[in-house]
Amino acid sequence: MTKADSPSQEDLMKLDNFLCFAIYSTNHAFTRVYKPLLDELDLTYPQYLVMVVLWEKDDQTVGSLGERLFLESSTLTPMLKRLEGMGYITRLRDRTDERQVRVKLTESGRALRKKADRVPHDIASATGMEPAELVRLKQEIASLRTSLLR
Amino acid sequence: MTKADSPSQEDLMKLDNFLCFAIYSTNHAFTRVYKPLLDELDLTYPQYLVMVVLWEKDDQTVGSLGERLFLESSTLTPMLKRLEGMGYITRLRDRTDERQVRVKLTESGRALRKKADRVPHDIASATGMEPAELVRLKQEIASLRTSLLR
DNA sequence: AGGATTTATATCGCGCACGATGTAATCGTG
DNA sequence: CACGATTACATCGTGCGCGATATAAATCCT
Repeated sequence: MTKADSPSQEDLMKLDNFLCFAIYSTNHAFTRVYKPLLDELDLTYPQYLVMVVLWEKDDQTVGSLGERLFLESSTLTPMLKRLEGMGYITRLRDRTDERQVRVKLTESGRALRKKADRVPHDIASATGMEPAELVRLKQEIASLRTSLLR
Repeated sequence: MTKADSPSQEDLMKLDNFLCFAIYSTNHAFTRVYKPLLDELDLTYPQYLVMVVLWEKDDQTVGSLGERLFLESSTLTPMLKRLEGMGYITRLRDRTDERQVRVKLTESGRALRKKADRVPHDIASATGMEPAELVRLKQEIASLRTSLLR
């Protein structure tokens, strides 16, 4: 394929040319980098993301957490039950709308934030990227996500 | 946070500032875009990636597939058994080294490639990105992966 | 040669992640 | 106000994905 040609069918079918595979495999790579850091908090990577959302804004419904994380209730419900079992959150039906479940941090869940303080910095340094560069890449990928979900 | 400051602890802990979450959620978004396309091939997204690797180079070991896809045998073995069950591949112990399992396309597996021909183009157009831009982003993410795995 | 070590794959248990479906509460419309 | 539709969450079945562990074959080392 020269610069002037459009990519051939051969090229299009090569794994190394797949943007999706770059994303897919880098996602796994992130999970591996997080593992030792999160083991100390007794959290999995998806559980950590839930905690981050709750640290940002406590007392949310399952639905609002799902919207924020792009996850379904079928994924969240069991995860939240595990976090509840670990004592980091509570799950209670909303008094005024019994369909909703309000998820709140416990004292222990709030305390965990301090233990997690160094995680973002450690991850950032594992990327080997400059902060500004990192922000730009993050933004590009987020806007790709928007296109894909359209 | 002004331009001159380094990011505060508050900023570092915000989900929307996580590069990893951009990757994580965009990976899910890709899976959703692929779903209707791959349903017609009776493949899941990870199974499709395995087939792409085999279409590139037939007759590989479980180990070489894992190296290519960054997956462990504990993930691949069950996936390959499913693909074998669907008649797309065969799994046979290597005669000269009985530890290895050689994975080969069946006639039906090779034929599937034609049905998959339009998938890469459809995906590319769902990204809404220009080919050159797409290549650049893919490359940036792949090199991030390399940093993370270091 | 032969026992220790390494390598390649498989198995198991756990936790995500989803689509399909179920259930109960709420809303909306006549 | 009643009843059909919608909403919010939960449940179930399937398929990743991994770490820990198992098993068998190949290799290494004297």
